[in-house]
Amino acid sequence: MSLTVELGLNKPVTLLAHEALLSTYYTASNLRKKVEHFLQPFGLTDVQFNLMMLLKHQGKDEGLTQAQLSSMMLVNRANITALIDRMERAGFVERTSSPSDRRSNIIKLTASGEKLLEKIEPLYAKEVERIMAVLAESEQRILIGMLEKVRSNINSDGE
Amino acid sequence: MSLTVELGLNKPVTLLAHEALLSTYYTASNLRKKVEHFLQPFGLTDVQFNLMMLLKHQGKDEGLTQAQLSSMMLVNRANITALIDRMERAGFVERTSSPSDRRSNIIKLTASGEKLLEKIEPLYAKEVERIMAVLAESEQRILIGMLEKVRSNINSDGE
DNA sequence: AGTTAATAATACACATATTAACAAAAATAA
DNA sequence: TTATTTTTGTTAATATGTGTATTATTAACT
Repeated sequence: MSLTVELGLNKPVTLLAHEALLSTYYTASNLRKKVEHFLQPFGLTDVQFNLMMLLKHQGKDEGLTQAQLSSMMLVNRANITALIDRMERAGFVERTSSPSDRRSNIIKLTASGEKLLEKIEPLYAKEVERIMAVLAESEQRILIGMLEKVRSNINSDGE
Repeated sequence: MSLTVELGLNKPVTLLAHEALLSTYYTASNLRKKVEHFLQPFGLTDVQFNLMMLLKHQGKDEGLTQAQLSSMMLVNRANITALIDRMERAGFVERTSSPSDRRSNIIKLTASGEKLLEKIEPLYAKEVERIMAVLAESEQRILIGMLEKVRSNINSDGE
């Protein structure tokens, strides 16, 4: 179903490039809502789940600093503070001061956070694979490549 | 540049479908930030600009109700209230009661909002075309089609 | 007609995003 | 070493997103 129909527009989007941009926006938005809905029964938001995945797969046993998390999630450092606050309160992660750099906090999954993640991850993977299965693997690679090209061009000059 | 490098990950994303999902997320996020940056000098956020575009191209002279705007922007109706509040305060749009349905508000661009939009639109179109020009028109159509397939599959059963 | 359903906007509580300003600590330069 | 700059995390102000509850109005059903 076209964007025009999905959004109930009276007239189609005229500029092709703009339609491509809006398609990316709305697809990301739909994906996010679907993931939110999937995670709701577990008491997690998609941002929190994403952060926990990073801690597990990118942080290993050493954990990650808030600055590292900020970079990996493409959000401002200021955001991470309140996010970790909430997740610490919920018992999913813990803050420790870094011994090597007294400015930094080391964030790690708690045992309970790790356990929860282990329960969710296979279900999440299955759901993501189901959604993306409308595209063949070769198509998924093409999609990834095209989006990569778009990102590379965003800050190439216009800045 | 791959997602792994862009985000500073220690290990690549293993699941192809997940990489496709994350690519969509991060591309949308980058696009949004770029658009925000472009609109900043004009005192508009991307959401506000999007809403004004809808009023101009979809609303014609009759305007649009908040419910229509909500549907076209894929956001909750609750959101539109505060958004219109801010935009009304800034003088970009105006609220009128609908004569045919006393529950509804009709939202229209003000003269000054229309004037501002006319100044921004051609510059915006140029910028969007520049960004998307890394992809040939045929590729943009393929991208749009693939994203459409993904969206169509999001709520096909899993719900 | 009168009860019930659905719809439109709003208000509230909350999660997440931005920028800007700040303090503390570390890295770099002179 | 001392001075400057950069980095890290926090806070505050603001914009945007969610879901839920409430009120007003309209539509639908019996």
